[in-house]
Amino acid sequence: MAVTLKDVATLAGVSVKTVSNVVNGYAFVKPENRRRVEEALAATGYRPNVGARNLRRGRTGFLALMVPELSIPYFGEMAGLVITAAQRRGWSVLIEQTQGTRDRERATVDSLGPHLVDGALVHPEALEADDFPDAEGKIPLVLLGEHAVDVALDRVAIDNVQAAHVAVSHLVSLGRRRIAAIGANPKRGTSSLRLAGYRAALADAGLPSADSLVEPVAKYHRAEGAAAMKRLLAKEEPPDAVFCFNDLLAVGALRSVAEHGLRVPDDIAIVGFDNTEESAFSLPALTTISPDKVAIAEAAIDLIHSRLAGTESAAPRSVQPPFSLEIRESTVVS
Amino acid sequence: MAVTLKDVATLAGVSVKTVSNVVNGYAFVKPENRRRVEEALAATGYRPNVGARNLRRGRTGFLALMVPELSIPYFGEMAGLVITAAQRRGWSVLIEQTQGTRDRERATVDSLGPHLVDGALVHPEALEADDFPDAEGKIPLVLLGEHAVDVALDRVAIDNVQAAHVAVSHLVSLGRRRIAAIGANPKRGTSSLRLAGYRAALADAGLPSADSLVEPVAKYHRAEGAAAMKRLLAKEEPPDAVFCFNDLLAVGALRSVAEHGLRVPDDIAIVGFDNTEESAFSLPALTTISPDKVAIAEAAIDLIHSRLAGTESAAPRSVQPPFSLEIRESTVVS
DNA sequence: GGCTATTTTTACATCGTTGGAACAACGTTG
DNA sequence: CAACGTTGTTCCAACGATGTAAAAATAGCC
Repeated sequence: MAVTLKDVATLAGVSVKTVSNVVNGYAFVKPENRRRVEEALAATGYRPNVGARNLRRGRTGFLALMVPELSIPYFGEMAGLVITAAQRRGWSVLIEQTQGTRDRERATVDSLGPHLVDGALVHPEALEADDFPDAEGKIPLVLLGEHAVDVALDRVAIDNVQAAHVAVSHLVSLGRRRIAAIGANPKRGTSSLRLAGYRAALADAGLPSADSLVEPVAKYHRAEGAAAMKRLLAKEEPPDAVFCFNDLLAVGALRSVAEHGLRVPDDIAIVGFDNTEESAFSLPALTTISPDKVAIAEAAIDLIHSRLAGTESAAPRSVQPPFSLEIRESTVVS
Repeated sequence: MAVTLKDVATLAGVSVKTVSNVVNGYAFVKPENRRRVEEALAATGYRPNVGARNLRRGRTGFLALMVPELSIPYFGEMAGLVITAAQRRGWSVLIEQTQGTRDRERATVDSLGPHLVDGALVHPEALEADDFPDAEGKIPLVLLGEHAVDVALDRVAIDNVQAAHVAVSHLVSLGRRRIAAIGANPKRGTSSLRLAGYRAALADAGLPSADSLVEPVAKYHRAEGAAAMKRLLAKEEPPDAVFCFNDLLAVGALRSVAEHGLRVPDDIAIVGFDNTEESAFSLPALTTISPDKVAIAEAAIDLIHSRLAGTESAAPRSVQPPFSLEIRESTVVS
């Protein structure tokens, strides 16, 4: 059986509360007793029962992170950074996967009671505003990622419109004129910001906004990117550049271009989004939007932290970490 | 404040225990009362306090998964599958990252008390046998992945020696004669099984086992694979094939071969290991060993489950899920 | 109706911990 | 030396749930 405070107390010959006081660093404990307790602690290898402690304190020591799929590199990388950032604040992270379906996202957000976790970072894909439970008696939530959900919650995301604008403007500056987009998802709000940035950049460059060059996808997976690229290449006037809404789509696109016998960037330039590690090693390496992922993870954890520490109802805050354009071989010949 | 059993009981006009009985599906509850309780449950939106329940039951409802880094695709994919498998048994998964350092691995394994989690799946990289705490009073541990650690614990891993043998034999069957290996790590036991399989396959083919073609790496990252490949290409007699101990190394190797102006598979054939999603989309797509990841995840969860259900000390079991060789463009021209 | 047998409900203790109040020991002070 | 403020310790209740056992309600039978 596990060692409890009581066992330690018996061994040290003091009360349970005194041991508790030592464990929790309470100042007024006689040195003699402190020493005895510490010896007993060491001898027994005592470890606090987190559940019981939190039952008493009303905290759980856990945070939840909700993502569509961990197997998507961006989420794997983000999860890793979130875990690291949370650890510094003493939190362990619990990961929930939703596959990006609205039902499972709703079920997850719903189930996040204050008993289970102290707070949650949610990366919704299909969630609508009224899927969120009333803030009443709920734990702090932080929204991550691109989303146009109109709900009063803290959020952390780079400026997706601006980032997409930068990406597309880069293609424009290289002289590309028929610039396609892969990743729009008209049914969901998810990709609307990147799409808006894409359109704005075309408009700013005086290029026609050709909806025939906007390819929707069901999921942000490599295979979807490849399929979308195939459709673009089959058109009468194929594009001379493609802005993909994430790196996976771009990797898929690269493959379709190669299979079609064309060259990147000579025939078609490609820009991705996320700067996943993979994108630096693809052949050719991807030019991509690089969000400051460390900053995102830390900002999210900080928001939860201050929400728990601070007053009940401060206004929702929105943090926009920086991003940059990582220029690589898929747009510029090295 | 959160709703407790007491609140529900008051509303339904019965005792706390009766509500508990309804919640837990106890048979002998008068239909009338059951109905009233269920209405009260619905009306209040009651959710059990997991911490309190587990305090009483002596279970936590959590499993830990220890991996080096989530940003490594193999671990991201595995973590996703483990979470899914655990969910079916009612467990939430807590992820700990160690960066593959022995200190952090030891600290993590050490901290996994029975209060925090019911069991743990650990994927060690540098851990030695005596780093494991005595089984005494400990939670069930399951070892995952390649490891030669000699400790009496349940484990789940494909037959790494055999898998490596299959990979290398495939290269032999294509007529390759100077077959290199990237990923050996002499300091750690981690890669010794794959190395053994590689050597055995060479021996079986009657090829000399050339240690000069065995390239060690510090981490299983793309950049390390690229660097190792560069070293191989700089040799007087470069290899005509390379067996990489994971897909990331292989992806890195692909890049170095390309930068060196050689072609895959014409000049150099490459085989990876893990069949990460990325490997199907690299250019060229990687031939790779494909472990049955779903089977690994489920076997691991099942082991924990039966260990908790069963008698205290059954002999450690070892499960070897199947694997296959996925043949793609990096070894065979399509 | 009275008695037993069965079903249903309740009160109580308990899991391991911590907050708060009560209490004991202590050196100071008037 | 009695009263006092400090300091250190203990006792008790509580967090929310469930197991146990006893109490209550109901049914069945002579």
